[in-house]
Amino acid sequence: MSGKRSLLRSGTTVDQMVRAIGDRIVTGVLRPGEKLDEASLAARFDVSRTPVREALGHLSAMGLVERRPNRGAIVAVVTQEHLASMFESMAELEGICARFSAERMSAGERRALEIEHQASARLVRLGAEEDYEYFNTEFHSRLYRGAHSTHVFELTVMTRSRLAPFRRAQFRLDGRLTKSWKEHDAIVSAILRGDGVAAGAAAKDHVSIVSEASAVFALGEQPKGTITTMPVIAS
Amino acid sequence: MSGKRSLLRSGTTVDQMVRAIGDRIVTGVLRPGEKLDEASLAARFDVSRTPVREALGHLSAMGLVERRPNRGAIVAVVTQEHLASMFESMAELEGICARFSAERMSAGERRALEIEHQASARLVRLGAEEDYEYFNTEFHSRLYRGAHSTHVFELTVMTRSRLAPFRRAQFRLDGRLTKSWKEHDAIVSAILRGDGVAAGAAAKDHVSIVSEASAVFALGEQPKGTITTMPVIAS
DNA sequence: GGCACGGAGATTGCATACACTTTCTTAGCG
DNA sequence: CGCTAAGAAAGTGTATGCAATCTCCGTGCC
Repeated sequence: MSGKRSLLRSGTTVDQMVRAIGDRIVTGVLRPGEKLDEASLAARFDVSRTPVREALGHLSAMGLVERRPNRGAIVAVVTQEHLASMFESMAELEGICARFSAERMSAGERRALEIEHQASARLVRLGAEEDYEYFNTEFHSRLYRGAHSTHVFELTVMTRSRLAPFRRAQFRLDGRLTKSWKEHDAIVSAILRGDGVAAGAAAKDHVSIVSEASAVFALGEQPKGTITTMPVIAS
Repeated sequence: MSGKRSLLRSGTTVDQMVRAIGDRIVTGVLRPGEKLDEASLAARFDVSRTPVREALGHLSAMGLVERRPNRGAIVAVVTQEHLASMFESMAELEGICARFSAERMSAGERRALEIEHQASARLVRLGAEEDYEYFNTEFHSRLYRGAHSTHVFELTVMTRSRLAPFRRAQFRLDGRLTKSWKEHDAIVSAILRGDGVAAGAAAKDHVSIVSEASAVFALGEQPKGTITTMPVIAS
């Protein structure tokens, strides 16, 4: 289909493959349990099997695909237990980030956080889910960076990306947007007054709430059933 | 040198490479910043470049090596900040594991933890560092498993393995063995009485103490200087 | 009728070959 | 004498080919 490369962003071929395949998994085009045949993928993207293999290795390390020796790769199948433990971890990690942020953010970082957060209030009033989602992602990223701990940052980002496939829907529900903003507000004010414990607790609760909503929805079971593509969650 | 394969444990060739190269990094044979030339490694282990490349990919994902596009791979250079953040993360993660363990361990797990912990007291009296180290590792692993959270388990094990190269020395110092056991004791008793918060705090402190001792030692700087091979820490 | 065995097809794993990028060297110029 | 630039050498990135393994289906035996 897509003839040449360079439809995708630049970078080495394997990076493009990682993004391409990863996106398809995250967006649900490739569904859990689906077989990932090297030759087919190579043909599909018009490259040889070598970069495909390497990309599958990366994706396997990211936890998006599962590799059985001599038996090929499949899109990672996530059990309900594992999913729950990932959300749980996410809550803990966000709690840590918020706590550290409260203790360590520079004056500039605090100001930026506050300003952006207040600006997003307008989006809530307008009910602009898409735009709010963008701010939401940025908001959480600020917390991760604000923790000033590279390894915590890595763990958190990694976990978030592994959860991405399941952070859909549950959005556009009742007043989720407003609730989300209020929860953010509690985190922000705790950070601004330097109360690490309160910030951590608020962030943990915030994620936990999202988790429950998502988890209930995400998979009644592990059906071949369609996971329809829906907008990403407003955590 | 080593003629055929199968000098190492079985598994695919790339797994052997991952173990072989990883061990050399962890044990300090390959030092931080050292160039990892694919051709040389391939010749050294008598395989082609393909599995070497894949192994380097895995090691890169594990954080043991660093890969620059078109510029080869080097043994990961860890800055003092990054090292500190890893120890910090480790403390948080162990705290989480201990807290969860206190809340979730089965009766059998609690019993086993208690028994093994008491048994290790004998090793402390004898001053058997090597044997105590084994029990110590097992003790911590019990905490990780006892959390009953696969993802927390993964994050913790991953972080521990990345810290492995730096968890040497600081051992055989004064009464570290005794102190370690007492700290373990605080964790165990908190878990046994189901006090998650206390268990978490105790575990966090325990790791933090180790961290400080190790960090001070680990690298005065990032010198080409020898990181002599020494026994692993008694965390 | 069910189960074990065996062979063909398909697919992964590894090796080799080629192309492109980087880097070191060296020659030319200011 | 120093600096720039061109070219060669080294090394990574990708493609292709071959060997080994697994899957699957059909046949024979119990």
